[in-house]
Amino acid sequence: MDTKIYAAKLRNVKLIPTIPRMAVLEFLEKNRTHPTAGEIYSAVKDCTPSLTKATVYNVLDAFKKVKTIQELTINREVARYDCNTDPHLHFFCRSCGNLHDIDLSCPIQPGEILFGHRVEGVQIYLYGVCAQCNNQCNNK
Amino acid sequence: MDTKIYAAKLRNVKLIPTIPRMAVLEFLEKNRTHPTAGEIYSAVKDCTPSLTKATVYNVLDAFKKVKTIQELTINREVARYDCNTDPHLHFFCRSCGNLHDIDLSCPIQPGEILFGHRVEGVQIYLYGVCAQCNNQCNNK
DNA sequence: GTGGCTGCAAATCATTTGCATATAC
DNA sequence: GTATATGCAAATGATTTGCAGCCAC
Repeated sequence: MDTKIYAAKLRNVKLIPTIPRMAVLEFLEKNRTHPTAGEIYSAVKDCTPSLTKATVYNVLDAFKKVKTIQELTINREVARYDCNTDPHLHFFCRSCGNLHDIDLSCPIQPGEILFGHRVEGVQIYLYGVCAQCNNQCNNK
Repeated sequence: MDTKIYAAKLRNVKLIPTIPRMAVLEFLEKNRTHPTAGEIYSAVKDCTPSLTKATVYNVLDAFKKVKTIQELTINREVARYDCNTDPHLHFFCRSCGNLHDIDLSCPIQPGEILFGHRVEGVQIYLYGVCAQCNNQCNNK
């Protein structure tokens, strides 16, 4: 783990660099698959055996607050985390279960006023069968 | 409760009309506030004392399958239910906690193919402070 | 009559909480 | 040295499950 880089990134957002924070940040930056808290925990625990899930949730909460990550609640079973905080769309494939990025910006942006409502955040979730699964078989 | 109307609506979607199904459907059609399963349970239990939450979930699952309702997972704590299944936007106010309809149709529609992905459903969630709360005080 | 639905109690599981210990500054 | 973060165990709470009895057809 390149401690210096991640320590500096954390200091930039006014977070004290700790081992769990650096490890989770590194994992998220290198794994753009929108992992769940459980997946993050399992992966990071290998290099940080004392890690607990509660700490993973603490770290993710801290990252959310400083907008280093965004939380995706595309299905209600489990939250997923994305270190790309530019507004973009997400596609959930019901066949393979993967969550894909869609490189379209959101037609509504934070800061807009819509019917008097002040928009601070936008999530656009698409559901269906992804390109790969469409090709592999004719999933209905 | 106008049993005949709701029984007919349920038969139209090939569901056996039962007391809990008719009661939940009536409640959802008359309360367009996107209630949670718990809110539906509390309200409907008054007229149907033997009702349980498990039955509410069963009924909601049946309605989802025949697309009589849509499930909204705008925050991960609890699902909300909407008997308006036309694609439209939802705005969650962090000040009052209400979930408002936004009368804009979705820019992406079910049936479209987007980067090869076959879109079957779309949810657009907006977060912020709603018009009412903006007026009442300068919530930051 | 029979299959599907309801009602009950217990289980599940992601997430949260309280608190003692450890760590960053 | 002090404030903050971690680690542990237990709690929370929405949702699910298994199953016996009931109802719609």
